[in-house]
Amino acid sequence: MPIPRSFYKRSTVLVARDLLGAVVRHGPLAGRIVETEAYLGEADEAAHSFAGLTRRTRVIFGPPGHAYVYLSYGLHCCLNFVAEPDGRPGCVLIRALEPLEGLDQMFLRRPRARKPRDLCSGPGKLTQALGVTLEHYGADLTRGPLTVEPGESGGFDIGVSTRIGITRSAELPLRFFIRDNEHVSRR
DNA sequence: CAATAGATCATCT
DNA sequence: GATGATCTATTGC
Repeated sequence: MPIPRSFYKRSTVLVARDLLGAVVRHGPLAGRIVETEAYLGEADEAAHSFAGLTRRTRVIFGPPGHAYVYLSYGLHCCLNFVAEPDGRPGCVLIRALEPLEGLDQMFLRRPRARKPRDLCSGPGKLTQALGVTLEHYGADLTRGPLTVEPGESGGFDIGVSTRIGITRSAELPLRFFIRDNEHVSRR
């Protein structure tokens, strides 16, 4: 059973932290979330939604529990989950997964990968490994084909740091990751 | 191992 | 016409 929409209808920071350990599934492909970043609606200049409501950011202002996918640097898709109640902006960037199921197919999608660690240890890598594209923009995470399932909660320490790869609002501690997990990006 | 350059395009001004 | 919430190969130590 996918995680219910009520899970996402909370503050973006809580959703980002609590997503650690949950499982992202796309058909036979699945991975455990080990690293996330929160992008807030207000007072966060790094968030795409900071620019206001546009065609690209419209889903971020919509109901929670949907996918926000965007193209990064013209090459990579990045996967986010929309949080906060309907009408309020906020989303969580999925930065890294621990591959669980369908490793064979992931290796086929990522020919350069040598080890399992190379498959999903970055926001652009995991979308390529899972086959997530711009077509998943707005997809309902409670229904599929892209879903999020509860994982084994607890049993790990949560680390907090500043976010990676941004210039504005760079000092905010909005990156969450599972401590000592080797699939976290930029180890 | 660290630093750097190049690829490449949807979106917004 | 400018701008990236990135990845990879390559260079140089």
